[in-house]
Amino acid sequence: MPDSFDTPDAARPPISRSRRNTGRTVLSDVAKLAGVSTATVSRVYNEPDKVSATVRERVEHAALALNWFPNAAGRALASTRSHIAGFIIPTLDDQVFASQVSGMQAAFAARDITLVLGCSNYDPAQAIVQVRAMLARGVEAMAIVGEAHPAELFAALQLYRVPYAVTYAYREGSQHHCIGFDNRAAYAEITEHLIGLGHRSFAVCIQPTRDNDRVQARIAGIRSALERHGLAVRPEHLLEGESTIGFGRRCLRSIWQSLGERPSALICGNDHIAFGVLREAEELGIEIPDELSVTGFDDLAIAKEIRPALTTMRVDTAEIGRLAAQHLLDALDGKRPQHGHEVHALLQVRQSTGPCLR
Amino acid sequence: MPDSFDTPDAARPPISRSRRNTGRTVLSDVAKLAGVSTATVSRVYNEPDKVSATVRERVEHAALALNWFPNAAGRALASTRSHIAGFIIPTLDDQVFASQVSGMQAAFAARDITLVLGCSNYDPAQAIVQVRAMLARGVEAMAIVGEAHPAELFAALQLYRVPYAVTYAYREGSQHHCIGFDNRAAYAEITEHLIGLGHRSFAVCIQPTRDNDRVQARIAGIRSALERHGLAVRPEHLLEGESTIGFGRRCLRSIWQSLGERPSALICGNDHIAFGVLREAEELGIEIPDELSVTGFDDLAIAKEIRPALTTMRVDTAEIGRLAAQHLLDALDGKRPQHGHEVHALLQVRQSTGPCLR
DNA sequence: TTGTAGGCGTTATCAA
DNA sequence: TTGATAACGCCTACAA
Repeated sequence: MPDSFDTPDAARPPISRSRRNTGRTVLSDVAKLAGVSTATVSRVYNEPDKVSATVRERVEHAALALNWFPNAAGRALASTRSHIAGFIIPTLDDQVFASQVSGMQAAFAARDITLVLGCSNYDPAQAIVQVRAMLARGVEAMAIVGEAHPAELFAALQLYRVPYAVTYAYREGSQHHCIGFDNRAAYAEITEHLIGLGHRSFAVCIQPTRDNDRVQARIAGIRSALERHGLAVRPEHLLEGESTIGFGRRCLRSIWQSLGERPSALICGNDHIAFGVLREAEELGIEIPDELSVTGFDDLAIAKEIRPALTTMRVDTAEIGRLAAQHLLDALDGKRPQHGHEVHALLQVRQSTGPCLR
Repeated sequence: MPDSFDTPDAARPPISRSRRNTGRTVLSDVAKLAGVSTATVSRVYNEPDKVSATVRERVEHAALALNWFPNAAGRALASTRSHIAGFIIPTLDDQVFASQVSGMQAAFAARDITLVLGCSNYDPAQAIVQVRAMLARGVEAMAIVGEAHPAELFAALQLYRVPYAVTYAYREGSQHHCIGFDNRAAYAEITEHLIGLGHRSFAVCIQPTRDNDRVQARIAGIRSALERHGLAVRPEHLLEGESTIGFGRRCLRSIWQSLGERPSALICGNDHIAFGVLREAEELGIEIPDELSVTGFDDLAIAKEIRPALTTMRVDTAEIGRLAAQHLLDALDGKRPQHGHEVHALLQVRQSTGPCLR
């Protein structure tokens, strides 16, 4: 500064008034040791090509010697890029979601983005809290399982211009970018499979429909397929409950004990429930599939091992996670926004379903 | 400032040279709208008691009106607290680890700490990379599954004074704070159970021992129990492989086909492997447990449902996650460092084990 | 290719 | 109880 008089600042003693000093090694220490400016050190890690080989080497050497690495908070603040993405799932206690996380995390990690997880426990209110927390963390992109969430949630994402994707569910005409499979079509396919075997009387044991678009779509798929053939599920044969073996057992018992016509086919919301049904059938002496055909969903590893082997559907959930990450990375790269990506659920016909012998 | 002359700063035109301006709502906007200083706004969210009720209300109102919430990066930088904890697990594709994450995440969330996950895929090199990434993120605490990691990994944690805990494995005399169960004792107990049933010839089908202290401890537990009774596992009866149904099947086939004495008891590294063994036994016409006793580990939901029901051990993995989080929170609160916390694996004796009929 | 310096959004120190 | 202001660690527009 060319001014001939001291500025007030310069007039003060060189010891600054209050220095917090965290004691950790920072970028400027590396710059000093390497004999370069802080800008150069930064470039070595962010735009390596713009630095000459010799200088780069000197800096890397200094960083190694001081055991320094860039601080993420400082980086995020200065660059307004957090290198964080978020994923909100109902729970980790279901393999179906855990593997989506797994696939997504790997894909993001390859691009140096940290995936932060939020579990909503199937509660819309918790989902909103999680989204807010992620926005506070400055997530650059978000994924969320399913689309049955408060409008407020998606509004917040749009307000802050965070690209997002809905996973696991895929629906034509959805407002959102979906990466998943068509739950409705999948259950319509299961239903058609059974109808094709001659079944006319159906029961359904499925997860709670509340706040769950996937489950609602599945039931809609069953109903639409039945309708096409002039059929329907009787109210007392549509049971909702937790996705456990125990629920499956209770379902079959109550269906078998109730008065009125017994179904010849039972569609389950997933393999766990179906396992329960098969086990209970064994104890009640119900022949599978001759007396009752049973279907699951997810194709867990044991599905093809149990006796009778379970007819079910397989979805590549890890692939869904990977594709969702890719979709979001493309969005971050400013690429054209595809509407989404549909993967397909594959029917695995095994021993638990057979012709209706009525 | 009481100086009578303009400082150089004030002399400059009011338009600063380069203003980046991210366009987002920031704390100072709230301060302006509420008619208070930035310090006061900060206090409202960090030390609410130090702010009068009226002012607090005005600030909260302004924040709501502007839809503002604190930016995590700025917060982390200024406070040198990231509100982030890290957890490194081998993989999410194993329920045993996923539920630890689940329990830990819930416990941390209650204290407003975000849990960041890292998957090592059972690779020590990846584990180190993950730890470095977490240190860069400024994790305040860390957990990691098992203690078979490069010394360098723990050294880094200590160098940066990050409190950490080892989960899933608990070992007397460990250098680290462990929250888990004693793998060695658990498998010794399984072995004693079988010895008590009269078995003298054992086979073991277990996960790869490489870089895996839990598996190594399990084998050590088996050996020590056998030794106490003057017994041992023959090398050709100790098989290592992936934890899948397929591996279990291959194991039994190869053991049954090989020459020499057949074992009367088969100890598996987990329930998946055991399921495979049971299935293959069914196909080979081997009577369980009369011809062969089989044990698993984990007590998956289906373990008690399959026929014969599987003798196995149950560990509350979600509880391990919760306890580990609590341990780390205590450390952050400066509480006395307990050495760790042992939970116990519980033997579930069912139909797949029985007296040796040789 | 390298350096200078201001700013990213918040908290913490000190003074009022 | 409240306000003014200097950090926190890094990035980046601009100048050299």
